[in-house]
Amino acid sequence: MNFKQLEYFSAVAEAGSISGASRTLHVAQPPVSRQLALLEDELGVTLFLRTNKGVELTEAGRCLWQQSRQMFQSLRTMADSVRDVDAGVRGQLKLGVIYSDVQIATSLLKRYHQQFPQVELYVRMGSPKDLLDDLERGELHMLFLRSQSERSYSLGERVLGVDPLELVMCLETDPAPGQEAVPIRALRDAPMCLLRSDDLWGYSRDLLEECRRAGFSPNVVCHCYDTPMEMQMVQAGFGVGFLPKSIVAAHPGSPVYTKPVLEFSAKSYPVLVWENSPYQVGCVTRFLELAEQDWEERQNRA
Amino acid sequence: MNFKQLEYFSAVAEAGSISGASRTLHVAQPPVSRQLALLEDELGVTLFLRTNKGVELTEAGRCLWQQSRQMFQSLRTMADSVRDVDAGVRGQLKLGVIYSDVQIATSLLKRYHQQFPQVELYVRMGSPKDLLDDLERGELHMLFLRSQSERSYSLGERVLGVDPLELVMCLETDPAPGQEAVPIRALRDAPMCLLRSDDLWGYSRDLLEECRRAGFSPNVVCHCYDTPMEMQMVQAGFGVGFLPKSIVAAHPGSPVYTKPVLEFSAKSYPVLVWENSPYQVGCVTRFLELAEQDWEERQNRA
DNA sequence: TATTTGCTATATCAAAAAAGTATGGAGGAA
DNA sequence: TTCCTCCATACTTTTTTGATATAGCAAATA
Repeated sequence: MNFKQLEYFSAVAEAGSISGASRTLHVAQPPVSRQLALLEDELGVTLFLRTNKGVELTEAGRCLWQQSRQMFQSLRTMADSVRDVDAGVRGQLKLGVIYSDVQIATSLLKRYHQQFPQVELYVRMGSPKDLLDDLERGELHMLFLRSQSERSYSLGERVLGVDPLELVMCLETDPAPGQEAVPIRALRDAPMCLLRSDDLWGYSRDLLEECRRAGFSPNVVCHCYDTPMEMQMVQAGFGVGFLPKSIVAAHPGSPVYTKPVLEFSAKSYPVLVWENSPYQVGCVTRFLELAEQDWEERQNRA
Repeated sequence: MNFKQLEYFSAVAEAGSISGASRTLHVAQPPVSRQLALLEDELGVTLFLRTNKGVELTEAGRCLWQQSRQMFQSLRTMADSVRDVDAGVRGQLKLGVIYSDVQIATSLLKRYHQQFPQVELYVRMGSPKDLLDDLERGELHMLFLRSQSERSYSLGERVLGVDPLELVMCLETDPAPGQEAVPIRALRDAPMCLLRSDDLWGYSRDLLEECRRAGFSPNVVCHCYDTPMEMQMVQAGFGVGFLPKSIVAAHPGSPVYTKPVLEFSAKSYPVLVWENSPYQVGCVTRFLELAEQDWEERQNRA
């Protein structure tokens, strides 16, 4: 059994005669006769009663006709959906988001979903390290991270915005109470809680460099493995911290607050990161295009 | 796109390599390569990433693989169900039953349904004439009727039993009160309600003949178009009737009752009737075989 | 009654498609 | 390096499919 035979069979069923079907199929009559006979032989079933003025479906033939129509329908659907998956219009997109960038991610995802509603979204939150592991294992397609200074050549990266580093403090540890900004020199001896310099946040080097330029090296009393913990330590009064402004701003209820530091310009860059292989999943490509477009529009507005 | 290409594609997806698939398919490797390429060309989609140690599905390929498995599954199902319909194990069986033979029909149908549970049953009740019309139009496959003396050669007929004709009466019109049977002579002047002699019940001729032999012709005061009406007229006291015994017995609450008539042997035969064409629907054949078997078993018990 | 017409089935030939064979390049493993 | 495996391509052979011609059959028509 093959598609040709089913196609011929359907044409005969619709035309009510073999010769009629051969005309609509634009082939001669004998081939249709033969393919039909082959199909009947293979099934071991008579599909048509041959009369002198055409053919007539048997019960078995009617059964086959019904089902073959569904078959051709699902065949068309299949081809279309495969093309859609290839084009990135349909499929699955698995994303990882760091705790701090949920806002950026959801707003971009909302726009993406409006444009590609047929793509199933899978999203998880996690630390940069966890997410990068999942990306490497192929369990995630893309990540919302912060740009890292040591970039792997196997990863693609696209900047989504700029997030200035600011000083994080609570009332108890504020080095310049009542002032809008803190001069960097005021931090010379201030105890600090910083992110472990594993470079997953990308600004450790810049931070140390700026302190060095100001003539001191920071007095780190606690190395934190993640930003929530750093905020908790700052809140507990262990010292001040340095974090991207928007991360602290994303916790509006917290007693911890930030201030810009004068003569200090280290920044964190929210980025999209993906596995940079020669083959790229269609919806990843589409998502990157959308991110590009979104970026350009925001640049134009600014 | 054709089955061969999908088959090769699936084999490659399962084997993870083209050469591996060619071995399981028992063909050389180049044909598999080529059919795959043709499929990709037609879909306009890359289905596999070629690596140095085999091939790997793309997202689009994964999509096609999922769906092609379903496709092959439904293909097998399709072939099986077509064969089943041909064998009469599956399909539709449309039956007509006259008012009086519901009992016979349902008991036979119950047995049939146990043996062929996948056949959808359609049943309707009606007068012999209505049912025969539907049979002719092809809207019914078989009928439960009474044997008619004028048989059409385009109809097949199989006797299901014997039903003696008896006298139908109510207390008011009983010609032999207190007796178990009625001598036929007692009916010489009795007013009678009889079925219209259109021969759809097959016993009109026999009935008249038996009366003639007894030396009279019946005094028919009312011609009825159907058996329920005849019973109603008898019940209303218009006269006595003649009906197959089991038809009256099927109305246990009725004040009307029957008695055998002495020296009277006209009978009615419950029969199965079907369109006798060279092509016979599979489940009709199976049903007839079952009816035959049922008949034989009843003969052996008796 | 004979003829024409419209249908299907079969035989035979021609064309197209698919499989087989041989071979080359590319990337790891010994 | 050399070997091995895998995929792709060029070319030949086999198989399948389609086209043409023709026969049989039944019904409509002359």
